Amino acid sequence: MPRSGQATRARIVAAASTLFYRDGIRAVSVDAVADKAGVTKRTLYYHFASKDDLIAAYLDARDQPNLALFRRWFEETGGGVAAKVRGIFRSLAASARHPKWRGCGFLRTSAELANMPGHPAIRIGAAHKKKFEHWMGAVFAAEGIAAPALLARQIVLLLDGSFAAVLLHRDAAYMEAAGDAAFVLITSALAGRVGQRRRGRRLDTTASNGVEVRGIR
Amino acid sequence: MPRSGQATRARIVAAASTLFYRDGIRAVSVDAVADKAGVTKRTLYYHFASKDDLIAAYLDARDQPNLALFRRWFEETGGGVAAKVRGIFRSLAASARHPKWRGCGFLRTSAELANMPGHPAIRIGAAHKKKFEHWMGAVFAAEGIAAPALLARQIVLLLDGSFAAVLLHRDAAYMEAAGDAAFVLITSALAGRVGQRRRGRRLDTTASNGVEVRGIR
DNA sequence: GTCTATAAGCCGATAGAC
DNA sequence: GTCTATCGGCTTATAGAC
Repeated sequence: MPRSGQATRARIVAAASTLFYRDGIRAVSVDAVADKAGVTKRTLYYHFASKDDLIAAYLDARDQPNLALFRRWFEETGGGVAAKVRGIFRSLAASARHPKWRGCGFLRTSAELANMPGHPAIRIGAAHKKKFEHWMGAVFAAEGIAAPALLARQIVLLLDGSFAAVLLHRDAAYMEAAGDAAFVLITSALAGRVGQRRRGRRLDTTASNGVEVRGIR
Repeated sequence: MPRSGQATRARIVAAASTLFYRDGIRAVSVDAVADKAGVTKRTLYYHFASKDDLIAAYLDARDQPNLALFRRWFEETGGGVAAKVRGIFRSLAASARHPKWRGCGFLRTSAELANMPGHPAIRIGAAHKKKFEHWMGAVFAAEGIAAPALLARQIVLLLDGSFAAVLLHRDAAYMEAAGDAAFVLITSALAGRVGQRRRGRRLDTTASNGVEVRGIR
């Protein structure tokens, strides 16, 4: 008796996520994903037009959970905005020390598919990082920082740099250093604010979508 | 009549470098490298024990030229050390706007081989980045900065972050933003120096190994 | 040191039954 | 919607001649 089509599709995406993240896109065959999901390849190709389509679905499923976790880490950290952003990096460092951690799935995919610039998965990854950047920018704007977008971009650069460096060196201390740099940059920008602190509308940064998150990839 | 073994080997590495950098490690077959080098696969396997061996040789060949180019960009930029480091990022941004630019070969390889942590190519990449980090640290130490190693690491994080972000978004403006962040961090560290400026032994940072460089990968 | 030829198996994707 | 079976091509690596 056939199961629900949506449930089968979800199992395939979950299997793909595990394998693609663990071993890399091109190192994982469609056969391996189908085996892991407990379906035949024919069924997989019923739900996905191609392997590229499956890759895109893998990253799309990580978008919201990752963003929710970043927001949670920010909220859970005490202190001012500089300390809260540093808290993101410290939480990330803790998750990067897990043996199954393999860097950022979005960045690794864009590195692996660098010869396919318009690939759907790369667009999804770019959009994901932009969402983080815009969220940071809104946070800084609410603090009255003069150039919030530039500062947000620099935080993203430190974040992506720490993903890359920790993956290369397998040393989560790079993330702590990135958090310290973020703290300095934000503090420096706050010191340069003009006039009184603006009390713009507060962003709702609480993460409560019920997704079970195991760590940023 | 057989050519010099060394020259053949060099042609194979050059072909591998072009293809691995352009398309990615796992997307390029040994056949394709042999074809591009104008040798048979059997000859390639005479010079290299395996594809993994060839991957390592590809990155090893990029180590010194890349470092030399970083040093040249630093030297060629006027102003203080903060401006000179920012000059590296600006030069990098210019090279990243070239249509054939595909990010950093070291970082892309470590992303692609994330499931093989002890791979020789990853060790070579890690050593390469460490050399850059140590060079930066020595530069900052000579300037009398209090925590030169931490600052050097933060510059590396911005550098690697800009490689990753520009590859993902195909927007070299991220490198300019990274250079601005580096400028702020270095200036901030210089302002915190204690006492008089140390006049340590000068580093010879001139690049003159005669390697023809076309840009950082 | 370089060649031709081939092993032995995996790749993404599909045909057609039910 | 899921299955069995398979296509044609590509994969890393090797055997043996010269």
